[in-house]
Amino acid sequence: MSTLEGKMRGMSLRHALLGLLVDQPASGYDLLKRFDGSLSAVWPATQSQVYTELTKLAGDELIRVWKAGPRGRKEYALTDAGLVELRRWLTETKPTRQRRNDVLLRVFFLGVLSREQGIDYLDGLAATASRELDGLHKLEEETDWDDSDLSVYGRISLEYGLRYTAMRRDWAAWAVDQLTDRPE
Amino acid sequence: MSTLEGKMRGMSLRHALLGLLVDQPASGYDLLKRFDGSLSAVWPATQSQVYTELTKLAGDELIRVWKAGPRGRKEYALTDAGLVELRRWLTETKPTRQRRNDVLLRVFFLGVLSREQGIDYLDGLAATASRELDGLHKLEEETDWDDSDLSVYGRISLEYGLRYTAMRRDWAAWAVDQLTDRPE
DNA sequence: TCCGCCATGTAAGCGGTTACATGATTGT
DNA sequence: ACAATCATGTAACCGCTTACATGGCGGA
Repeated sequence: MSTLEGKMRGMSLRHALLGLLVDQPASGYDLLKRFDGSLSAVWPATQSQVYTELTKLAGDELIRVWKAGPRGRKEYALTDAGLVELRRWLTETKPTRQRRNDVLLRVFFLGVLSREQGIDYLDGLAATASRELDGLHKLEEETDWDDSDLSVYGRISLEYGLRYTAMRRDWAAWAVDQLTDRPE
Repeated sequence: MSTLEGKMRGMSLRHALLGLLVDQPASGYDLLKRFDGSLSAVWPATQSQVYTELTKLAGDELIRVWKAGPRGRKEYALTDAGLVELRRWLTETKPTRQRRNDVLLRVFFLGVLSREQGIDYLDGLAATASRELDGLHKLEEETDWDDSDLSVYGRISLEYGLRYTAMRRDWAAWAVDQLTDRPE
């Protein structure tokens, strides 16, 4: 097998996959649906990427083929080494500082446009965030929250989304206000 | 020259460079310092990247060499086409939904660790955000805000940082609270 | 003279996106 | 029979990161 040492900077897709395999074995196809669902808000991944990474993970013996099914289906299960690696990632690697925000980059250069256009842009941001917030509130109501780990930490993640989105809405509205008061 | 049509999905580095060249001509070296400074919080870029992109931008005639200096220094200036492209990006392209948050991805899988370790992680996040917020407040105080575009929109960007960071701090503290109340 | 800064460029590798390609199985 | 879904894999391209490489100029 390959050394497993070496670079390994971000590599969070690996750990997302490992995390999803903790509870039960799953195929690439199964995992993909998880990425299209709840996880897409936090760590999107494409079909191509998932299958490629699963093969690499199996090569590194962090997961292994547990069961084969019809249509070439391969169910992967986490290995002991895989769980160790997941725990290592959670405890020993520090999160990479969140960067690269093209919304804010535009704000930086809004002076190139007219004051009115600048206000339009920020108004649009507020409206988008507002709509997004409605969706999250609906999601919160419609979900049955229990005491399972998934539920507890899922609820905490959702709360982040709620606060983050509300913050963006309020900030954009505040910015519009700042620009409206002031002469061109 | 090249077509300038075709893909062009994100490409925000281009527009960051165009934006920085609006006010005055600058060399790659000058621009790099801007990326290391105020812009690094919003759109980081490396030396390698900046020089490569400047060459491409010149090839597309969105910028042009304005003046040569000692040590092979090349000062670039925005062309009319460059300004048009910047405006187009600001008004006609919609921001890409902000995704991929490895902090939150970890939260998703915190159930793999003990309750205590989970609390430690979230406590760490709160502490980091708190420290970051101090820095931003200091920056706000130390800056002279006037009525220029750069100042107005710079202030709006900073406000985003302040609200975003405070939100993360409060959310993490709230999450710790949620976990502390509840049995393992 | 020599150190530090100014200044630019190239190459390798990686993760992510898009597109292409193929085929088996199930339900109607 | 046929469509929808299940299921996997590969190739090309792009932007970003890291590292390597080179050299001119100014001041102590």
